Amino acid sequence: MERWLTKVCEDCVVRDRSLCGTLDDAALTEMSRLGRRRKLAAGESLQFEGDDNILCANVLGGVLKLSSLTPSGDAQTVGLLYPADFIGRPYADTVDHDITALTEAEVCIFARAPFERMMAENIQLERQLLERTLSELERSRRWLLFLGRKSAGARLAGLLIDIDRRMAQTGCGADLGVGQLIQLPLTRTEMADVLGLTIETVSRELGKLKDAGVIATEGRRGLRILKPAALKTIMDSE
Amino acid sequence: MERWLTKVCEDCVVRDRSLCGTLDDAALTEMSRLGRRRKLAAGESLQFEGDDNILCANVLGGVLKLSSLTPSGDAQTVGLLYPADFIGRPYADTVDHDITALTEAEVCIFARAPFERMMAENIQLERQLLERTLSELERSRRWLLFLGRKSAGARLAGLLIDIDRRMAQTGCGADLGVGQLIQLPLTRTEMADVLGLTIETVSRELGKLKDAGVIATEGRRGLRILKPAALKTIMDSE
DNA sequence: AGCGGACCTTGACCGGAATCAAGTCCGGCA
DNA sequence: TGCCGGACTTGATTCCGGTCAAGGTCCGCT
Repeated sequence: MERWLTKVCEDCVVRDRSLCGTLDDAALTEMSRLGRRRKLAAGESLQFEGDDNILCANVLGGVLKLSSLTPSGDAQTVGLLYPADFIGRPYADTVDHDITALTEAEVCIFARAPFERMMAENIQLERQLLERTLSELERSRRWLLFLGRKSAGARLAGLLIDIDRRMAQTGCGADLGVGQLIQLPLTRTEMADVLGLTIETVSRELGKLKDAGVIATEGRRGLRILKPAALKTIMDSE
Repeated sequence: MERWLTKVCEDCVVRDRSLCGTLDDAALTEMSRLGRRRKLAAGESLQFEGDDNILCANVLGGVLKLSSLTPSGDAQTVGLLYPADFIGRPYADTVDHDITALTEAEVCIFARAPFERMMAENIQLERQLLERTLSELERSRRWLLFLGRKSAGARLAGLLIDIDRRMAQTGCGADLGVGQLIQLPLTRTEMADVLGLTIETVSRELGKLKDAGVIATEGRRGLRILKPAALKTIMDSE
């Protein structure tokens, strides 16, 4: 029995890249007893802003978004979550943002209370989460700079570069290398929500990049980055 | 000797609100041995983006900003730091952002290495920092929503409300209550850098708020919020 | 294969904030 | 007290991205 439960973690695809990566065998056995895997269909939400904060999770596969609705109604995506990323905010009473699967996704869910108990007992877990949170804060601040100061074209270039990097890192299907085919995890509308733009502007800017030969598209979600350097230049411009 | 060193923390104005608030006497004595107070003149920088990451600090008094320069040259402020806030990113090699005093300020500096050692030995310190970082991440994401989706007027209203709240909380001179005189810690240019706007737009929007009787100004930095509810409505609009 | 609907692209026009350009006000200092 | 310089305000104009409005394309489903 124990053996089988451990196996749940042992064959975990994000085993060594996730928060759990630093745990020893005993702690991992305990962890696997607490975790429950769950599949999410594209568009399905794991939680909503304002919910009681009862869970934490690791992303096993797929891409999810963190988003808020403004009082006036339209959406802003404030973060994207890839495999091995951590979901949740320990110690808080309520949930800050909606979490929604952009693609088909799988997560490993922990109830918050026992997860917090695990953190108290396994100091390296808390340490890992601190490092991750600090680096997530940095990512978020870098994105602030984009939304505050950059043109539509530069923002889009930044997003494409970020997606390319994350997809390659997390083995979401993309290989490294120029001109490789990537499957975008977002629709145009979802990109617009990340970038603080409208769908029409996203479409037009994608068109410009295509015309310039910087990227090529294949169907609605297929993308090839043909001139990474040019894309980077555009990202840094304005 | 020990006695005097302890006193440094004992009479600390942010003693119970800062990261150090949870430390017991022994740990606090150790902490006070590591910490060095430093005054900063308005405009003076504590560190620059790209520097070797050698320090952490607590803000004792004044207001500081966290900012980056875009490759194309103009500034974006990605965070404001008030008394009791923590400065720095443990475990990182390089500094992510410039840190500059907006007003005359005082900080309590720790060398990063011994600070990290303190965290390893005092688990509640790490726990505190984790909670603070999680809530800072949330603040940053909320701000993303503003920069992505809100009009100039709504952004400015949001900033004024935020400043009002923080100044009251941290006892930077402001009292609670409608119509109280607040000294703005930022110039128009600095506000523009926070809001992702130009100085002219900030000035015009301030003018509109004044004309509407929502706020009153007194000299360049004096501000009274006359209609907090109206200001909140403007913040939530658009 | 053909249909239907959601998703995406493209075009015309509009509006809010940026830019460019004078002034004006405050605050320090002689 | 008067002058100087930087910070701020105000006005005219421009332009990027939003809005409104048609189409077009992909893709799943029968």
